[in-house]
Amino acid sequence: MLTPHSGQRGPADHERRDQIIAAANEHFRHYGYNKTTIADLAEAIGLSKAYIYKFFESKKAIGEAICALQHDSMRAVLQAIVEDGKSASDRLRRVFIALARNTVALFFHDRKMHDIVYFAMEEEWTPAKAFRGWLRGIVERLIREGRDSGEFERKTPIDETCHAIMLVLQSIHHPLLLEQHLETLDDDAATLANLVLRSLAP
Amino acid sequence: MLTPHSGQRGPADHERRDQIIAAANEHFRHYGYNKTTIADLAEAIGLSKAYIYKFFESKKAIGEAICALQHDSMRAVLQAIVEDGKSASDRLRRVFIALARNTVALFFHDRKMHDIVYFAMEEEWTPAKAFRGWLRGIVERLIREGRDSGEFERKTPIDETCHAIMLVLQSIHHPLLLEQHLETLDDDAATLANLVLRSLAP
DNA sequence: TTAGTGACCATATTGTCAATAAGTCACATT
DNA sequence: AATGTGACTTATTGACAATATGGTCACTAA
Repeated sequence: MLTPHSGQRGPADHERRDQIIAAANEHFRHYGYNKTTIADLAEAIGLSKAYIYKFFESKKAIGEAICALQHDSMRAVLQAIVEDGKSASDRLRRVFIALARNTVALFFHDRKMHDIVYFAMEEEWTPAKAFRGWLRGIVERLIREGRDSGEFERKTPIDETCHAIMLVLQSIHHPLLLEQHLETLDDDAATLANLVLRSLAP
Repeated sequence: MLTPHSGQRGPADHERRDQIIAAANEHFRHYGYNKTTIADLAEAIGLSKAYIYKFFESKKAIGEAICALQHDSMRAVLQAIVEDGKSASDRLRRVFIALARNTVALFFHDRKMHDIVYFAMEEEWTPAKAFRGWLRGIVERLIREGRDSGEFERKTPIDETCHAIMLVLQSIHHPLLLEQHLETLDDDAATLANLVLRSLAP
């Protein structure tokens, strides 16, 4: 058994998990993924190192959880944009900008998150993959809505359109590419959004 | 003086340069940039290490020369495409494909060139910058010709259009991004070309 | 005067090994 | 039975010595 069954006393499993994640989130942000040790996390929650492994099978798994957390907040931002009832074009454009800003923030502001974001991409961590899948869903939804409302053209197969947009989004979202033009990313995102929107015109 | 003046006897300066470049080209392809030492090159052309520095100020300079060579062959390919008299759309699409194939070739076929290509991008080597500048010129030319012939729309400022296309091209051309989807790059290039062409429709 | 070099220096790279951290497990405590 | 741990093995890291490499210069030979 990886996780202990919850007994009479003591916090439930998920609470322990949450404790660990909270500690990890703090430590990773403060010291970075590499500089944070499992022992640090154990000490932070006042339990032994070994016990951490009852809830997470590896340090990587904790990293993935934090990575997922990161993506969750991004999802919330994008979800809000997608559901605000504006036109599909407008929402798509703002998805571009939001994605760019989020990535910039991760690199500039939260410098210590750099290594975890990097890892996530390089090693194809599942949350990153999942986020891409989710993002594709969002894009597809916007495209469909835009087509339904007559904003967008309908000839191109929807899969191709989505795939193309995801490729373009990658150049905004991808941390590797990003380091090279952080300063202009906001503008670039807008420029790319314009290009995509023109390509969607009926 | 960096380069010796040509005297009565012995090969002229530019021949020595060419010798060095030829040796470097061979060695870099065979062993990679990192594994090739200046001493190796010196031995290959039967001269001393110190003498190399009469023609190139640093190893980096030799790397840049090879990088430039690389770009020259790419330029030739693209130039041929641009001047073949077909429609602007067709040529632009083929520029996308050619760029993708070239980058794939560099990574897959000529595996040892990996590090030099990587360096060129990471450290902003001048030939790479120059190539981007040149490429932008090519793109601008195609856009202008397409606009003149009525193939492309004319409302968007030409600078914005070019910039956007360059950003999209980056995701095909950039080695960092590339490693992750080498297998599908050919298709992706076509998909992106279609998107860009739709965005250019009048 | 010019083609060319050996010997030299400073720095980057690599190898080594002890210290630290990840990850496991039998067992103690409640 | 459930919560929890100390002590252990294996994988990574860090610091430092040894080596290799990039780069310079005074100098020789024709």
